[in-house]
Amino acid sequence: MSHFPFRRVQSELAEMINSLPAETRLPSEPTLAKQLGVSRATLREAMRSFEGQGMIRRRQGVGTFVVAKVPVLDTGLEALESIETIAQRSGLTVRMGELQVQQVAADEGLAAVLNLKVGADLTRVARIIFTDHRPIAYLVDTLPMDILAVDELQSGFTGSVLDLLLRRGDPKLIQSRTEIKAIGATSEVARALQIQREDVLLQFAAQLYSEDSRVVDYSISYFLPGYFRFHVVRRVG
Amino acid sequence: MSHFPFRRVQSELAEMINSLPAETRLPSEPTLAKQLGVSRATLREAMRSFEGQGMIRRRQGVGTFVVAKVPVLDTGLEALESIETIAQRSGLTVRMGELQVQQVAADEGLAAVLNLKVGADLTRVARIIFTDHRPIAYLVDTLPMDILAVDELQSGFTGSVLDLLLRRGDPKLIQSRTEIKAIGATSEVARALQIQREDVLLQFAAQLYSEDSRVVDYSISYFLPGYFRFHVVRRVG
DNA sequence: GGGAACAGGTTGTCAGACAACTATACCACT
DNA sequence: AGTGGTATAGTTGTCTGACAACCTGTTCCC
Repeated sequence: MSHFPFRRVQSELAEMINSLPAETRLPSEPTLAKQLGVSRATLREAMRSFEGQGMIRRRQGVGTFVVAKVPVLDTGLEALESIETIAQRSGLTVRMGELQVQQVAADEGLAAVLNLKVGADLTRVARIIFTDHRPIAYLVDTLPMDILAVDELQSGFTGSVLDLLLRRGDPKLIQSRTEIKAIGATSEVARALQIQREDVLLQFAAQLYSEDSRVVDYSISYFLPGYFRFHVVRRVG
Repeated sequence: MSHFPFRRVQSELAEMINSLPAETRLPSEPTLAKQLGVSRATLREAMRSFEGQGMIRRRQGVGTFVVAKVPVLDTGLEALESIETIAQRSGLTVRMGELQVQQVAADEGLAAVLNLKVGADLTRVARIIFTDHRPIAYLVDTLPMDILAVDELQSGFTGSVLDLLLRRGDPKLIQSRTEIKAIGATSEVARALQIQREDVLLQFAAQLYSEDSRVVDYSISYFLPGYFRFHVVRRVG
């Protein structure tokens, strides 16, 4: 995470905005900038990004007002980022639930997506993402043991397998191929997300590729509707 | 729409960014600001909003780069193509159901996404896509009347609004921005797709942009699970 | 060949000034 | 007393200029 003042201000300001009721008028820009310890120009850059996300409404001569309170993660899908990173950028406070880490043997399905032999040793990492004590996403990563061993997760692991791999830089990641589905929740997922079986979920199933084209992670993410907005730009041929 | 320089620069810059290949390095901020006729500070505010959307990657001392935002998809989401083409690509023989064409007045929601005044005249085109006598997708396009008039659809229309616009070439289409959701079917959609209310559906809500940055079509597509596979390639920043 | 220093160029931030806009207070008129 | 017009204070929107921090490429020295 960058050390620039902008990043700090962006997240502090997002927290402030999210903590205020709709229609609250924020302090003036010069006042806010002083309070947050940055120049007004840097503050304005942060304001622009929140304005673009629909979190605030700004009126010249009047002031800046908090818009809506629906906490939503809004992101394009083109850049590969962890949900935690996206949440932080959006100023949404999320909390990792307790990790469930297991060693499993690859069945046919997992063997196929990870290009391994049936029976190969895998590390399976599952976790829930909460906001306001409410589970909003359930993430399950399954990786070859040589990429990530079970005991590797005991030392200060922060919860995001993708962030860990990106930070580690070995193997170097290049892209993921993500399949998008709408599903009804299975019992495992329903239990994790505290919803009913067959409730509607958006599911991403992603194969994460390293630079030498190896599949290093098979990640299934389940998202509760209303908390995430994902978009893609599609071009005319 | 505001008359502030920021808004103009934001849209001009977005066009520029969208027209460039991935990894292209943009001109320096001072150069760009001069070219676009604004101060560097205003340019930076626009840059911030694009950075937040994942459209650009900025590196201090290096420059600003276009992020690959064209998802290279197996099933046609990379390129803007009609659902009919995508269905064929997926190996499905599909049939168009009967068109439902109406003239409607823009409510606040439609006025907002189409950048029109509330009450503006719109053409609404709804149709179902069948395979093996089974409805598998329900598509609703809503367009400004001057883009597509109701009586324009009587002469040899094939069923796909997008194909019609592409073939016609006026206005010239450039891209769509598509938001992806999992929803439970509303009664209208459930009726069209012959499923239960609240059954799981994948929904794409797309704003279709012409070359001059006008939203020329708002298209909502509902997909029954199991008949389509949509992929997106997400790249490491 | 490798490392250090330097130059040139870029983004990141700051400070200050002024333009454009809005809300409120005050005054004059009916 | 009520209404309309104007002035003032305060706000966001934009511009300008300067400097910090960072990055890349080149040159020089060991």
